[in-house]
Amino acid sequence: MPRKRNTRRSPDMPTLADVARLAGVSEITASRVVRAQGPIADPTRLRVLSAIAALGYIPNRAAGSLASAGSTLMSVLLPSLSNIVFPDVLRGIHTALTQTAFQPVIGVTDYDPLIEERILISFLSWQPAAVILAGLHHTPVARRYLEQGRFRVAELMDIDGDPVDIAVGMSHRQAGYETGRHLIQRGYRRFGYARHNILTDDRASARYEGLCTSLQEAGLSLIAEHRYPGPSSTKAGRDTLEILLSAHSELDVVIFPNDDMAMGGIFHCMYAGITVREQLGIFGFNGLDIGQAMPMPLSTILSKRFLIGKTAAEKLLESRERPPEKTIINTGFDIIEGATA
Amino acid sequence: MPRKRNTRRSPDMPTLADVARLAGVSEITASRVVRAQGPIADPTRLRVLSAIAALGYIPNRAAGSLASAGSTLMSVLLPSLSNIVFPDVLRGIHTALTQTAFQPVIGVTDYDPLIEERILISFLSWQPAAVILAGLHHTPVARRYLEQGRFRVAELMDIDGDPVDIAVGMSHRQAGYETGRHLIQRGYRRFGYARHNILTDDRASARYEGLCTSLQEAGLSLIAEHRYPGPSSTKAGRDTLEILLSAHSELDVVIFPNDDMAMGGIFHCMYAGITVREQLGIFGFNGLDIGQAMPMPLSTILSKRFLIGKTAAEKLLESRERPPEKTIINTGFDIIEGATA
DNA sequence: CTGTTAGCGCGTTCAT
DNA sequence: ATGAACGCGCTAACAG
Repeated sequence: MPRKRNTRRSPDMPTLADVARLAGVSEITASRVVRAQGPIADPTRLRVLSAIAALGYIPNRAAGSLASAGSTLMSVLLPSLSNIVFPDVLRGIHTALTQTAFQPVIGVTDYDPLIEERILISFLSWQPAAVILAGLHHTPVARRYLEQGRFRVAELMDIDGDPVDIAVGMSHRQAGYETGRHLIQRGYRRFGYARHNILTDDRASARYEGLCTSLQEAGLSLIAEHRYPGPSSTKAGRDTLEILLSAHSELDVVIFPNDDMAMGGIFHCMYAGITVREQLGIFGFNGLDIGQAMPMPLSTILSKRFLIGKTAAEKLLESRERPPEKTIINTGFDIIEGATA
Repeated sequence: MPRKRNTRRSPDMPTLADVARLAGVSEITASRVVRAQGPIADPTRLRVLSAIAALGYIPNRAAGSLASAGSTLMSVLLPSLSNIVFPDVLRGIHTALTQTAFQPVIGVTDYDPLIEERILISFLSWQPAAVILAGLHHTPVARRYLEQGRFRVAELMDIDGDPVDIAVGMSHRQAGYETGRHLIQRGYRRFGYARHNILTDDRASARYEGLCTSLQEAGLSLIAEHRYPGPSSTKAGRDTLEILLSAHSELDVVIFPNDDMAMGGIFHCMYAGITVREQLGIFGFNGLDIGQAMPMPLSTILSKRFLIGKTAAEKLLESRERPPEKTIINTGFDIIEGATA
């Protein structure tokens, strides 16, 4: 006895069979029209298209996915959405995916590799066409899934390491190094460093290490650093600078892990009557618009977040199969001289 | 002759049948264990779980979706990711969905109802359990799909209107109105208004109208307004204030559509040597952290973005079926007195 | 250029 | 507490 139609769906949601019937063609022909694939005679296509319009047909992607063992989803795993960096990356991804059939599915890992692993596995159950992650460090389990899967993989932000498939980003180590060189050249000698408590922000750590290296090479070292006991924020930057200066008034420049915190540093200087650049240099990272809109533009490094996201998504779409050799794309960075250091 | 196994999948991606075979149970029993549904004897469950672990089994959600005519996806359609407001909403949604089986799928509409309609239709092909959108204005076609669909719907940010199912947000009209009342009470009389070119930002328009109403009631009106010929940004705010003041130096307060632009206004004042609050009041909207971390905290209205997203997602999960009557949740707003107006 | 056939992997239904 | 059978809606493969 025929089972009754699944009760959970709308009573008369049309299927491809309905479209085919109305258009007087076979299902597969209708399917080909929907997917714009294969050769279809113009009159046939038009009949199918008008049947689709007449019925208000919406394809069922679950069925399509199942039949074709693939989907048009792109899994995107980001550490955070509070840090504007990642929405920027996401915008880039979105821009590349607009006008394609692909859709991003977002997961947020809170900078935790174990959460990343968990979300990755759950995303893989949708048979994504590609996976985008931040950074090159993943759990061994995650790394294994990434390597064995039949999907493209892009690892974003960082390029200092060995990617699974594609890496798009910049060398944060080098950015930190160049920061040090730049500030030394500008005459600064007594360096302070502000940090936050996101210990798994590998990029921030890499920049820190790069900076230390350049200081060492110049016979210098960090005089002081303070790790704010909370996540990055403008207020964190402001409070951290106050603490640093109260113990080390001799500092002539303080480097922040990002522009948000650096802005906080500037606000502290405004509050405390410290002349920025002359009395104290302030240096950030990211090159956010707001920092550049200040009367004294923030001295910082421009990271190309949008470009990273866009490039990665474009690259992933180039070929459905993972090529034999890995790709590393360096989007580079620019030092913004600014007026604060 | 049996067709060969789909060539696109990994050579030996285990299926539920493999798990069942290894555990010595039927597929449906294994399925019940995977979904933690129905009564299963403890020893049976353990055997299945260890088979899952041994094989590294990952469920195929496309198949599950197809069989059950439903998915664990939640479609989220946001106007923008550049405006920090929406990442904040997204964080709220994410927070509510963590520890549930649901996953958000993000689409970005660029404040364009037609793009919203297009993305909505494409999302519906995944049979989402719920759809989240911004605002109450959609195309007639989109509205029809939303009303007829077998999924929950939440419309966020605004509550001035008639929702399809659930609305979570605040009254922007009232926020604009209260802004006017507040500033009048503080003694301001000569009002200027800065705008941006996102004409379909209905919330900004509603605040503008509310403000005008309160001015009218006090026998006042806007002396000047300027629409910046580009999207909202800090620089847009800075440039807009400069233009406003060059033509209307008599203004004693300028209201901005958001904190980003208001910060730009403050930067212009810093640059031009204008004493904020005494010579010119500056008022924003959103209550971003950065504005509150300034030496003179920005006077603004705190919108509760995170709460809106979280509340909406939680509400959507309460029942899979759309209840007979609509729900409107007012998350309210707070006036932050600040030091700039 | 179009059609026939045969599943994709899972969950619902109903039976035991 | 567990299982058998069927089909969800679509597309790959091959034939014509």
